[in-house]
Amino acid sequence: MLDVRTLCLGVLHRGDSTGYEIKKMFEEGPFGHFLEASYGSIYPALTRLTEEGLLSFRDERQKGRPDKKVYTLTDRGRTRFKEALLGQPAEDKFRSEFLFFSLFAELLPPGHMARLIDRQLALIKDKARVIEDRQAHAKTDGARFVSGFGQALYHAAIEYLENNRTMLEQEDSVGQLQNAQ
Amino acid sequence: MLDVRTLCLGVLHRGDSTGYEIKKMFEEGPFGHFLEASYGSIYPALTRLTEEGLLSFRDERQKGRPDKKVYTLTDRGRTRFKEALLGQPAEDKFRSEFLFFSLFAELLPPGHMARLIDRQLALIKDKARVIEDRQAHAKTDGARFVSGFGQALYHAAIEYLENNRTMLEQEDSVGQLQNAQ
DNA sequence: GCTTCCATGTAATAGGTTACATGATTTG
DNA sequence: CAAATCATGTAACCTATTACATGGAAGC
Repeated sequence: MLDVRTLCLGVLHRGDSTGYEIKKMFEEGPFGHFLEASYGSIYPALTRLTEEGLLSFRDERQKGRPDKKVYTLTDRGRTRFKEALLGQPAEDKFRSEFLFFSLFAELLPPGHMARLIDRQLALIKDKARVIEDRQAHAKTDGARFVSGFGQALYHAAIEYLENNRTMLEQEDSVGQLQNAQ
Repeated sequence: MLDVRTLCLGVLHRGDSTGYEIKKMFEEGPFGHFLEASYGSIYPALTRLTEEGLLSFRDERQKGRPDKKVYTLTDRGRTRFKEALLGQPAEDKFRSEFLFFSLFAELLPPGHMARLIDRQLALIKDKARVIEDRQAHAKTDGARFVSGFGQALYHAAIEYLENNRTMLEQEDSVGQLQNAQ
């Protein structure tokens, strides 16, 4: 339901920004880990929103850096965004190829599943660290709520993986013994 | 990385199935809640996999029900699937418009956020119930691990929402007082 | 010297979703 | 009587990802 254009309106509601910075917000910023958007979708979105009169922009020159276009919400853009917030959010979607692989753990060569779990844990712990940083800087209750939610889920995932990984690893005890040397 | 065709190979690795049943497995079955596929992608995938010699099928007539095509993995299909499992799973993706709305809770009309949270809780509790059923019937360690993981995350989400919802609701105390009557 | 960061943008492609078409039967 | 279930399939559409193009500066 929320397309990239609406997401951009939301980002810009929190303050002026460039296309490049918007992308960063979906990677590590306040929108990180629960939404995504690529440059290939953000830049065209900003252009079209400007054509529709929902955004305006100013060019900013920088020393030693490329020029940037700083976008601002217009009054109409602000109104449009609030209208979008009156609709219902789409259901959450979670896609995990890791869990798919887990279902077929017994088909994998010895030790492979253990490596996948190690990688999975590393990825999640990394995200958990980023989000902890974010929570420290959160300015609004909304931002605190969202990063707190992320933390709660990540910690639950880490705990589960660490406590239950043997369920998937026991089949390849050979590989494990080798690793233990 | 895993396209619908590979997912179908995986489903059929656990036993013969029809396109219709495969879709159900992504809704409530063992693949539910962490992968998705629509009829519009499953049926063409099965056709193409058959053309490639990775699947075969038999027609089954039923009384009072439409005929169905029951697909089976061929040896080559089985091999191909195991090869696919040697690659790396893509990173997990989580998309939540609910969290996006939460970030802008203070822009919503009084009581609206409370309703969104109620709905969110209802949705998650529903999924948690489905998954508990599934765990009871899980035959393999992989299946138990996956449904256990789902349960752990859902319970963490429910707990967090119930314990922290006031962070988002306190702004519209008027709406809350009205609801309390 | 190589890689990464900053910064914007386009074009081709691929992939899947949505909607449509059909129809008998069971359930509410 | 209406709606949901079972069952397969097609076609139009859309959206977004990927890769490409460009280029200076700073860090390793």
